[in-house]
Amino acid sequence: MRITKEKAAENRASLIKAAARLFREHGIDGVGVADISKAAKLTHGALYAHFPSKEALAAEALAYGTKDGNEYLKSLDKDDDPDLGKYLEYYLSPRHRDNLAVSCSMAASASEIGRQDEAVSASFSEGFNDMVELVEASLGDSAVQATAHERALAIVAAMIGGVAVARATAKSRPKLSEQVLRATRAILAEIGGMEPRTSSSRTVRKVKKAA
Amino acid sequence: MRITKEKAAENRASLIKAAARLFREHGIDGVGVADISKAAKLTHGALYAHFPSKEALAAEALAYGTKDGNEYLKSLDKDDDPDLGKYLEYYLSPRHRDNLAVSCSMAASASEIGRQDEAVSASFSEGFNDMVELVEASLGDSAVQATAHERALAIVAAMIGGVAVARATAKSRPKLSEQVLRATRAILAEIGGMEPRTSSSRTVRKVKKAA
DNA sequence: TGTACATCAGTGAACGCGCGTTCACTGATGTAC
DNA sequence: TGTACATCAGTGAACGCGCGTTCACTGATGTAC
Repeated sequence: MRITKEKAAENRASLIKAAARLFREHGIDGVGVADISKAAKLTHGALYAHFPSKEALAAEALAYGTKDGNEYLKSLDKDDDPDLGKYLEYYLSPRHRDNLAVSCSMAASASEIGRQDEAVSASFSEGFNDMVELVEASLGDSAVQATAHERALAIVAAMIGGVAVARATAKSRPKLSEQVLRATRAILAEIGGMEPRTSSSRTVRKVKKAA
Repeated sequence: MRITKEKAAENRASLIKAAARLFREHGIDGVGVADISKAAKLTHGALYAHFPSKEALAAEALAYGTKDGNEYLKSLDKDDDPDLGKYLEYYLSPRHRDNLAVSCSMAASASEIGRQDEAVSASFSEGFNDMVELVEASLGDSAVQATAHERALAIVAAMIGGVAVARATAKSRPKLSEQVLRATRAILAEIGGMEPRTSSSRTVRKVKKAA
């Protein structure tokens, strides 16, 4: 039952999309090839026609999950000015913490990546670099003595850590979880050179474009 | 073949210790009860005499891994003055990144905890709180406008994120991995109110005890 | 445009294997007398 | 102190199940003539 090239490409994309969502929700080890194939409305045999192994699919799913599959990046297309305040507000929000299915793949799987093969690590690194560039382009002046690139690296790692910790504490200590999000948001905004914002004030000073 | 109470308690401790090490190295989903029992020189049946389930053992192993099983905390006993600089230097070092077996359980499993049950989350929260207290007690003055507790929360989450990201990038981009460690170390030291340090200068100004 | 056939995406049964958990049993320990 | 026996930590076979991967097969697509 051969199908058209277009349909085959669609199926391949479906597998990646389903894998990205399921890996974010249940971890890479927590999802089987049967689950992924089923979610993509295919059989596991079809999965192996497109990818040599589950780990190869994981590498592609992670790449997708940090680019096209990134909810925030998608909403950004029309926005011309990178805005760290907006990004932090989204990324370190209870909404982003709780919506694993469409959240940042890096935060969802951070501690698992190091145990996968190099291709998975490479996808993470690429996604991480993209995110650092996005942050670096939106940095303002800061009292912190460090180059924009150094600050951007630390900010992104701290964002990922903040969400990972907020998720880890959510079940047993929901208030602690929100304190972590709030504190991380506030301090990263300061490092980034944003003006400190109160929780009631929703407007953020636009920072000058660095690029 | 009943054994003494003392030996039984030892065996229980062995199971927790073995579980803590193996979970750190391979993730909670990446280790089976057979592996843990074998490492503790017991059979899996004995494991179930001590713990109702693998997840219950995971909760205890995580609690152990953030307290008695924490390499840094152990070396601290004699030290009277909490020193954030020393802590950051250890925690955000390539050595700590690479030695999973004896590293911080929170950084090793951060993104997996949210998928386990509440008992595991509770162990994480407790370990996290302990670490926040340790950091808070060693905070100096800072240009960053936030309370000591807020700064401590953000610093600890960023430490965990820094190590998780450094591990995730290590296989594909070792230089990036070290940059992440260095940048996170430098910026957290500044937030903590330490004097900025060059990489060649190994001595750190002792900060005043907050407690 | 029509025919013949090679291609290959997708199917589904089967592979060996390890998973978490249960349970009947063992036998030295710990206790009651 | 000596005897009788209940306790229970630990053993190891067995449970059903899902895992990642392989492979013979199908049949419409895509291509060569």
